[in-house]
Amino acid sequence: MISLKIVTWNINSVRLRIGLVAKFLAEFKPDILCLQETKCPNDKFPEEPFKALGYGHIAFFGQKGYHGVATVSRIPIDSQNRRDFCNKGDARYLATTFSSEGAFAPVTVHNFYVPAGGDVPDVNANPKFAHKLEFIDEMTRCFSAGGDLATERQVLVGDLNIAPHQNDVWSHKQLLKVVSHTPVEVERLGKLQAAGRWHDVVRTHIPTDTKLFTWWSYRSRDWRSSNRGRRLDHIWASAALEGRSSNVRVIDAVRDWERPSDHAPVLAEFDVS
DNA sequence: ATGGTCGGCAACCGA
Repeated sequence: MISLKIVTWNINSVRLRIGLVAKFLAEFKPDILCLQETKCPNDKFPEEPFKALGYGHIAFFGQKGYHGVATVSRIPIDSQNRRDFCNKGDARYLATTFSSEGAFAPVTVHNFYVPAGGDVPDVNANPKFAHKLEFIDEMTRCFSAGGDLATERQVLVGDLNIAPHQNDVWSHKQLLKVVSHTPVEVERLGKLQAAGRWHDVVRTHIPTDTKLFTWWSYRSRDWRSSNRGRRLDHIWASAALEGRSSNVRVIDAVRDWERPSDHAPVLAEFDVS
């Protein structure tokens, strides 16, 4: 069996938290780490610390100040693909393909940072919310039958900034009008999932009757006791890989490390042999 | 009902 351990983590500045990332890699040893919100221009990406830890294969798509995604790996990156969704000049999507030099059939990992969407869930009053929905719709077109990103063995990870199920938020009722859990967003995400025939690998292993969060706001004194979280970070897989997934978990202990990101890493393992 | 905290980068924007 050849196993691929994949982690997605919104790091909220890769340069500020490079020490946390190093600690995480040493402890959990994923094969592939997908980061979002790197907030790091390409010419300033901290490649050396990753290389020193054995993660010598690095792809990044960043910009100054905001957004940015990166995928770092212990195994070679066969190819990579950046794309400017919604043509706004935002660095929010990076795909990488792996085969370990032919040891297994190619697997493509799509790493997304979907726009948060601002505060008001109204496309007319709030251009950021309109942008978020347009971004999801463009994803849907790309992964539909005949779409240019559809392949057979693929994983989609990232901060999708939507918590679809009732138990993906601390209070379904209180968050129905809060951006990230509104019915219009949940419906759009469902369309993307259906069009791309994606399987929510995390909910395959941790059923929807269980509360599960990956993000807790900085604006609370004690995030764990108040536990007002949301599941914004996701790992999806195509049918070919969903049945080969295991070891799925949210590593929430990391949210308690010193100067943490407000997001916790999400981990899944796939038998790719 | 409201405000609460971060990071980047140099006044606020985005989350």
